[in-house]
Amino acid sequence: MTYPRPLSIVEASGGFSAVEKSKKEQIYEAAARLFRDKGYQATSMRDLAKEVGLRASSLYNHFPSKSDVLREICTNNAQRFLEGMQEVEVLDASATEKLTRLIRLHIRLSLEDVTSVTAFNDEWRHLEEPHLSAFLKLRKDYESRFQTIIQTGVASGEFKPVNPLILSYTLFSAVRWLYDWYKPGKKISAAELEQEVLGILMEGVKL
Amino acid sequence: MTYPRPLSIVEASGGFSAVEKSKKEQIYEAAARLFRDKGYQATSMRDLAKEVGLRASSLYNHFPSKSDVLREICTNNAQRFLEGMQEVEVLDASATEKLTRLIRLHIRLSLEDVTSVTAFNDEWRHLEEPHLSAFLKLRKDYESRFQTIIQTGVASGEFKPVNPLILSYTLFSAVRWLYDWYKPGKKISAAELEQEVLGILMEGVKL
DNA sequence: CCTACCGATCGGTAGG
DNA sequence: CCTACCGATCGGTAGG
Repeated sequence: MTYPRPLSIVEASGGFSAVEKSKKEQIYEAAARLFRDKGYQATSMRDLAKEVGLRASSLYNHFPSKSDVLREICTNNAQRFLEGMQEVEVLDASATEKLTRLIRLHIRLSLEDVTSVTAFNDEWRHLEEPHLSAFLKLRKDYESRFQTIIQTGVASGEFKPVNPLILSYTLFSAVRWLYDWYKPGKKISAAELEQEVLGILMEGVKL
Repeated sequence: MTYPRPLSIVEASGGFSAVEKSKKEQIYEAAARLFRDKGYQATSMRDLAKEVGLRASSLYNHFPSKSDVLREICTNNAQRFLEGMQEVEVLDASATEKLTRLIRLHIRLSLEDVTSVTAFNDEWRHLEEPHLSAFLKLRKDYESRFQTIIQTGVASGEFKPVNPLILSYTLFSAVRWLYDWYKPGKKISAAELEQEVLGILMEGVKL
């Protein structure tokens, strides 16, 4: 018997209704969870297989290799951020408005898919070449575009004369705790969270 | 022949002048570097041994196990942060002054020992019990004391009515990019960096 | 501090 | 999708 080639998540979910998840999607989600909790290297294909009720060897009908699972997680999330950036860039809006939307984007994407954003953020260094270089290029592109928006705001006098590079990294990091923390007894709503974080970063702490 | 029991870094460096480093210190520093670059799991004892010009088995004359190397890195850094906290707490100063000093502490400790702070921040989850629980207890203690200072500032009207938990995590994270970035062509001085980051967090971005 | 070695586990393949 | 299996590598020990 022959088995079909692995499909991408997008292809695979195309033929199903929203409620049922393909085996490939189940593997993808279990992998994101395990990579977040234990790290990529500490997650074995046997761990992953057990999580979805298969034997390790059967995983290879869905993904060509372990590193390809990671690659798909990283690429998908890079795309999500880049699409959000694109939507913000085309707006006819002030730099303040754009930066606000970008911070909201980071918060929203993080809360929407906590596990996969964490894996994307922390485990990309285990990508193999040439995928590592391709990923870093996407990231660099995103960072540059982010910094351009900051620069515009500084030039127009909307922002303080900050170093765009430092500000961008500070903002990226400032929402990175969300996926470590925002999972169990979340006593606070996404909207409140956005309001708090935006307030801190845009207006500062001091009264 | 017998070999002496492993000494802690503090003991080991006591008998030497400042310039020469004990083998144990060399192993410790190489481990911090490898853990940061490749991660704990991806670093083998053979990698580590090669880095200091030994065979893997010889490492066990200095550390009882691989996980003990990580434990020492994590514990040492937790101590550094807790000592800094202690110094800030005993000050007769405003909450603004204390929070400023804490942010400076994070920046200074990060720049002082970039690799070991990174390993401490990113690899602690690979600690084995009971050391994992002990570490998390230290961290929880630090976080609580940090949040208490914020709460005091909110109560006294120095700070905006922020959620202390959210603010503390935002501040912790906001300086976490330093060790990923601040190593090679650092075109900016530590003092400038402090000024920029403090400005962003205390006064906000908007002019 | 080394050589030699151990059992366990890894990612992945063959073959059906 | 499974069983069976491979070579490589792992953390760690024995013994000197």
